[in-house]
Amino acid sequence: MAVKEMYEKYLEEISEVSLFQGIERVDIEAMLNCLKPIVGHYKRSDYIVNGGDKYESIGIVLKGSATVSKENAAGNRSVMTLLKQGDIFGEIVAFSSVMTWPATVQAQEACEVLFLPRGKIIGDCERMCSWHRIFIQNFLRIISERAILLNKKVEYLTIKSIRAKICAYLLEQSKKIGSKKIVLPLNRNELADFLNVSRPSMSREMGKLRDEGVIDFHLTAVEILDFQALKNNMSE
Amino acid sequence: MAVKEMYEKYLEEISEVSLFQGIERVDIEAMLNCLKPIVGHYKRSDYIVNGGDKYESIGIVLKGSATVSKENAAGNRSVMTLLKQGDIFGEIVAFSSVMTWPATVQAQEACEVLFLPRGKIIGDCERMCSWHRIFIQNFLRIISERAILLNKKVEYLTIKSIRAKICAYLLEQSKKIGSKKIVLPLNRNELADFLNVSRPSMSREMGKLRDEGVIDFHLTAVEILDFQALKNNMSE
DNA sequence: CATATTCTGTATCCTCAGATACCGACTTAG
DNA sequence: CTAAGTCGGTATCTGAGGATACAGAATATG
Repeated sequence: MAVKEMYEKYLEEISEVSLFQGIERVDIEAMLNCLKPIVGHYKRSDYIVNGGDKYESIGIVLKGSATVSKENAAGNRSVMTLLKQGDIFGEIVAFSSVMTWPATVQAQEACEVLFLPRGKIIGDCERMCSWHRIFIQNFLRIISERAILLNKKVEYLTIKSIRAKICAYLLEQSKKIGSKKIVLPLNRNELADFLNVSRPSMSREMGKLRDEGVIDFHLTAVEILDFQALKNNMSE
Repeated sequence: MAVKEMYEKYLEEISEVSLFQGIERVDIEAMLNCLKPIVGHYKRSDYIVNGGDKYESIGIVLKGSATVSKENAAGNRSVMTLLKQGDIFGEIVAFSSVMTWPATVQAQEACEVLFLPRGKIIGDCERMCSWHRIFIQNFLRIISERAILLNKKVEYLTIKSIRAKICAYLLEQSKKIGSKKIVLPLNRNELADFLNVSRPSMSREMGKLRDEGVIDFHLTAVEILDFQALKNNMSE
């Protein structure tokens, strides 16, 4: 069966994708037969989708990596995300009324991409196959978690001063792992980027916090010495 | 039938809620019997849910209005949204792995709130009732659109200079309605708030743009005179 | 119509944070 | 082992934008 073999080739990769989490291998095969996805092959720097093109399917990177970039009204293109194997793209637009791709996806290295047609996902098949419920549940989870992440990002971006951003970030990290001692998951550049400030300015402020005895740190290892001061600083 | 009558009272309000868009009145009744929601009554300034409490249900405001507020680690409470009749809350958390309410909801005036249990929404009933598909589709749409909105917000917040923010905003508005002449949907305070800058600073920058002949404006009426200049300014 | 209140533009002052440059500590490659 | 590259801390300089204040326009209220 040609179609089956077409997917069989990628079954290993597909079963790793978060969208298919909790679905049996046999069911995945059944799903693929039902969803009738298309597999696209791309060479390095090929365009996978173009911003503004008609949106029809959700994409899943089976092999390789790709960049998501967006062009603003002035024509400047900036990279927003790097997609790796197993990553999904276009999942937020799928269920909205948006009809075109909001961004461009370009192969960074040779890529294989699975496209699931937007319409087939909710399922027009009469019977609700058992896997279909899990599939939709996965979808809801993925989109929700994206929204939660964006919400968190908005919170950080809304904070005015660098000092307050750092304090908020450190408190949250510390709370998450439940310890005074934190190992930052980002290096200085990435952290500065995440908080949307310049690296030297951030370092300067961290230095001040250290001088004041609020925190201590060496590279990515940070220790909170004075929680109260940290809390006071994040408000204003 | 007591249960039916309990919902019947609110059927008018419920059928207006976006979550039930496209579902027949009779089907809504069937749904409610299946979902077994709870209706809560609250007096002004009652707490409807408390941040940190166990999350169990999605809330829908049937009557009245309520505020959504969040407390940061320093203990400062700030209002994030105002919920009005027909608005939904807690819909993003419902399908994530988050187990507690991320924010507090408090009645601003006497409120009636419908709670739909988180677990019942995907539906464990064997047959996929016809309305259930639409219901889930509505859910996906609502959450997706929230994510898109947040994404847009992040884009604006990430822009560094006030000038670039204003230019980006004006270009987008103009593009949306397809005209040089825009009537802003926000007053200065709200716009400054949305762009996360101070009002006088924003006014100052708008004044400069006017002096340069890029735009002209009077209160909320803005006209774009030089698109090219606007585009050049939003990049840097 | 008169008064009160909210909204907007503008000026002044001053601080926070960006840009840039440089150095020392590590890492990797040859 | 040397050279080149990356990463983090720090200093200096400068300017963008925040805070504050006030006055005139617009709107609401009696």
